Amino acid sequence: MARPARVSPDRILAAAALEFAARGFAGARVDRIARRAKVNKAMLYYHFTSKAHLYRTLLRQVFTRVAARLQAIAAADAPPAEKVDRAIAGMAAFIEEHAFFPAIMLREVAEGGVHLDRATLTALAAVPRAGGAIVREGVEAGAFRPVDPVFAYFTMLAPIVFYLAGAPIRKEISHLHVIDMRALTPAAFVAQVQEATRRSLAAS
Amino acid sequence: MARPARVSPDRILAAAALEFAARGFAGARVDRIARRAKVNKAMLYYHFTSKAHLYRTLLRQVFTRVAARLQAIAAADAPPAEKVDRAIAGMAAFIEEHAFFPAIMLREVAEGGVHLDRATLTALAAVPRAGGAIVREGVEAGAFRPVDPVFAYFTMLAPIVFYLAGAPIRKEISHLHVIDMRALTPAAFVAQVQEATRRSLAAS
DNA sequence: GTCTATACTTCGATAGAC
DNA sequence: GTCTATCGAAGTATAGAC
Repeated sequence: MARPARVSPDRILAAAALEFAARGFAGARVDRIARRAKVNKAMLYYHFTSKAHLYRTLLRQVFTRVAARLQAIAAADAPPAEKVDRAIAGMAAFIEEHAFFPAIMLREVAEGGVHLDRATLTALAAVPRAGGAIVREGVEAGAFRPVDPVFAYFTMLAPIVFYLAGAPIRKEISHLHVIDMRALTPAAFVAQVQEATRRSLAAS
Repeated sequence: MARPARVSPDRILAAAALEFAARGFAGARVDRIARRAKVNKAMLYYHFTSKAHLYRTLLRQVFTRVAARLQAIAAADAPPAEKVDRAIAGMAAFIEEHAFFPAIMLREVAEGGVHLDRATLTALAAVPRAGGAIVREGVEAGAFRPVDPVFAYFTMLAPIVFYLAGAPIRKEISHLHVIDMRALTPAAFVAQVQEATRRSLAAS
C-alpha cells in the first residue's frame, strides 16, 4: 500500500481555498495559509514558488472539477430537460462539497481574471462551454424554445452561485431584522430555480 | 449661483469606486485613489478618516441608489409583469450608469460584508426587499404562480449582475479562442432574461 | 524536505508647516 | 483646506542551517 503522497501540497491547497475564498487574492495572507495547513512558510514556498502560483494552481484545479461535472451531465443519456435539472442540482452539490467555490468564482469574475494564466483561463472557459452545450442540445432537438445557449447557462447557474455564495452576508443582514430570509434553504432555492428554468426553456 | 460644493469628496468617491471595483477592499491602494482623484493623500484622510470609512461611505451611497431605483419601480402604477420587466431593465441601466457597481456587489457578497457597518448593511438589505416586494405583489394579485418572492428576485437579477460584471473576464477568455462569446450583447441578454422571467413567473 | 531568522518592500496613516 | 515628508506595521519572499 502506497504511503499517502503529497500530503503537504494537498493540505496547503485546502487551506489556501479557505483563505482565498474568504479574503480574495490581495487580502489572503500566506502566513495564515501556512498556519492553517500546519506547515511553515518556507515549506509553502518550496512547493508553490509564490502566492500567485498557489492561487493559479488552486483555481485551475477547481475550475477543472466543476467543468468535468457539467461535461459528465452533458454527455449522459437523458432528455435535455432532465440534464438541465441535473446541471442545476450538480452545481449546488459541487458547492456543498466545495464550500469555498462560489466566493472564489464571484471574486474572479469581479477581478477580471488578472491573476490567471492561459491554462487557468482555459479551464474556466470550459464551464460555460459545457453548460451551453447542454442547452444547445435541447434547442437543436426542439425540446427547448430557441434561446442563446450561453445566455441560458448564465440565467440558470448564476442564481445558484450567487445565492449560495451569499450565505454569510445574509446571516449578517438577518441580525438587523430588516428583512426575513430564514425560510430560504438552499434545497428549496435549487428546486425553485429548476422549476423556473424548466418553464423558461420549454418549447411553446 | 452656488459654487460647486464638496468637489474633492465627490471626486474621491468617484475614484474610489473604480479602484475598489477593480481591486477589492484589500487590493485597493489609497495612493492610487488619491492620485486618480487629483488630491493628495492627506486630503483624502482629511475627508474620510480611513480607507474603511471611505469604502463604507461609497457602498452605502451606491446601495441606497440601487434600492431607490427598485423602490420607484415597485411603487409605480403598472401590472406586475411590467414591473418585473422594468426591474430587470432598470438594474441593467443602473449598471450602465455605474459600471463599477456589479464588481463591487460580487466582491461584497463573497466577502460576507465584513467591512460593512450596520447602516451600510441596512442599505444593502433594501435591495432584495424592494425586488421581493415587486414579485410578492404579483403573486398576491394572482398574476404570478406562487413562488418565494426573494428567491425569484435572486433568479431574475443575479444573472444581470453576474453577466455584466463578467465583461472583462469574457474579454480575456475570448482571446483564447476556446469559446465564442462575441454575439452576447448586454441588450440581448437583458431581453432574454426578461423573457425567461416572464415565462417562469406566469400563472399557469 | 523542514525549519528559524530576516531582508526587502509596500502601504495605511499622521505630523506639522502654510 | 492643502501639502511634503515620513513613521511604523505588515507582508512576501529568501538565506542558510539541518
